[in-house]
Amino acid sequence: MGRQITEMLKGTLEGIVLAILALRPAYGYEITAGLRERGFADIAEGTVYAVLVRIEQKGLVDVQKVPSEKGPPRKVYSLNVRGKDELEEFWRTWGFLSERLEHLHQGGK
Amino acid sequence: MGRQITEMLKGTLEGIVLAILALRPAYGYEITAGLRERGFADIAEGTVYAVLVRIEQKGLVDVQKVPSEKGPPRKVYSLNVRGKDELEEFWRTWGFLSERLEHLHQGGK
DNA sequence: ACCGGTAGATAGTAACACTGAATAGCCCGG
DNA sequence: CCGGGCTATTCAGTGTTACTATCTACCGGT
Repeated sequence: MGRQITEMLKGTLEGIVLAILALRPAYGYEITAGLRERGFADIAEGTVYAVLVRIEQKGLVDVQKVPSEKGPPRKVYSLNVRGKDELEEFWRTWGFLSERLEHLHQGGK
Repeated sequence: MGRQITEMLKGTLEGIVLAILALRPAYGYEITAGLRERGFADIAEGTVYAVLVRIEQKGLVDVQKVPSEKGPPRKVYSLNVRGKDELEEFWRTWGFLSERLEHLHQGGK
């Protein structure tokens, strides 16, 4: 899309993935598809997997390997308690930033 | 504040500074003060100067050195045409992301 | 002579998303 | 039976960004 959205996604993409996982557990390929459905059309697959590795290492998700009918086994990620806390914190931080930017957009001071 | 807001500011801080400059020309120290007034209490001065160097190199601002009554000379930045275009693009990108996140926050799919 | 407020610059670090490619399993058509 | 296409994951290398910490510089007051 452009370098602006790329930079904006830093700090939000992880939250977006957590929010998707909050709806229901999912595996990487599925999450990528979900992102495309939700308008994030050009987020590379590799990027999503990198996020998943990160949130797993942070202990925000539980992981379960599930055999697939078609293709290699899936790694199904589900949000755990720490992940839910992190997601709440994400929404708070987003709200903070969003509110201040809204002010700036409408007339500044 | 926390690492979350730090990461979210990547990609938005530059836009925020451009938005402040759109209100009226300003110099670094003044911009930092403006950020604090607007709730961005813990953005380091060094960070702001780095942004200013960047937007100057990108050619988004015009710069004028003005002697100060108190202290070393000020570098006054004013948004030029390219800067205004960039700012508009920033608001578009922000709107895009903001809208999608709003959807996710309210019920997801 | 010193300190606090004003004003700007910079080197080094860590986090993050992207690119591009590799690997691997499975199914179907020719 | 074999090669292309879909599913699914992984990884090395790159560039951008904000933060920390520190340094320089000018001025006024004590």
